[in-house]
Amino acid sequence: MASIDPIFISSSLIGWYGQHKRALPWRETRNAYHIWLSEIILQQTRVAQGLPYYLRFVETYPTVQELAAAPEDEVLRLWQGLGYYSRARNMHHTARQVVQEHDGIFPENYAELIKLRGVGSYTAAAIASFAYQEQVAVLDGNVFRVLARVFGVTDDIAVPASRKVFQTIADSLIPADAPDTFNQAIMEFGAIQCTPLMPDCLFCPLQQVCFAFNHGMVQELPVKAKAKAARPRYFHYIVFRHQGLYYLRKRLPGDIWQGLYDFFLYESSDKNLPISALVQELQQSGLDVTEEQIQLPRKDYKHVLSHQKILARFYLIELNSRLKEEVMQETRVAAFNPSEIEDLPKPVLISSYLKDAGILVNL
DNA sequence: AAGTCGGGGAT
DNA sequence: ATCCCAGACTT
Repeated sequence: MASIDPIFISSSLIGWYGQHKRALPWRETRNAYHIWLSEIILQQTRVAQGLPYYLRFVETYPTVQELAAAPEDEVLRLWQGLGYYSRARNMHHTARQVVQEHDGIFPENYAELIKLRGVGSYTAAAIASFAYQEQVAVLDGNVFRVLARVFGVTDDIAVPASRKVFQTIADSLIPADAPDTFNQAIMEFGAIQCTPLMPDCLFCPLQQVCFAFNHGMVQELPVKAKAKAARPRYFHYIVFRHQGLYYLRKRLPGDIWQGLYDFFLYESSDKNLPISALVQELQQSGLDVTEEQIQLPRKDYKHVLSHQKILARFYLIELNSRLKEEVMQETRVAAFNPSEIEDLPKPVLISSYLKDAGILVNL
């Protein structure tokens, strides 16, 4: 398996990279803060999706001190739409830690970088190699795929134990004189040439040595266990409105969208919930609501996440008076005008509703 | 080792 | 529909 000359592989990838690499802003800097920012943003995120966020974050927070000084809601708002919001919270935490405990200087090697919250093995290797030219091989989805195909590795890449097989190969390939370029090259190669579907084997510089190509196994590699089906959830959002104010609440730990804002929520185990049953549930929550007050939803919203598919309905309730303080405490909602709502970090589902309902003009 | 955490783009 | 993306963290 490891009978292929590692120099041929690495030099081929680096040569290919010189010809095909995209011009990306985080490749033009050795600023560890900017490189760290880009790597957090790009976790499980395509370059095309992450790029505008990177530009926004660098512009809004040019230094780690400015990110550290920002309120969490503001950071989450800037992150809105990128998903996996723990990345933003961890990033914010790490910015504050770097400022307070490291005098604003990022750690300069893999062993120290990986101690930072939100920085795992991939990100530590990426920063260490890109910012400091440390010889540590990155392992991401692209690298798994390239190595599985070229070396014919059949271990399931979804299983954590398979990692060491790939790490051993990657470590054998990364050259001491260009660890950063090699890491960039193999990831870019996976993203552009050795793609999941329809890789461009015809013009591949590794065609002659590629196990998958020579054994007709390009479609079979890498091996990856299928994800289990997403579980359905049924959300019934109650949108209380009174004199142009809307009642929203910040989501708590233990579920999706922690730290983001949505409305009072009743979740049912069944897809369909009669309006009478919904009213009963609301009354049990201490909300003095009648069926007549409720404006029925105009449409259903389907919102698909990796492990959940959410069916959401939004019921607007025009209140005759403000929600009582006691009820607000109990339901943890607070009143906001549209301008304030615009500035709150919200799940895409909520933003979609706010736009459809004409509550927010912007997205 | 398995489960959880988003959203979007390509096919 | 299905796959997967410059993964990390918790249980």
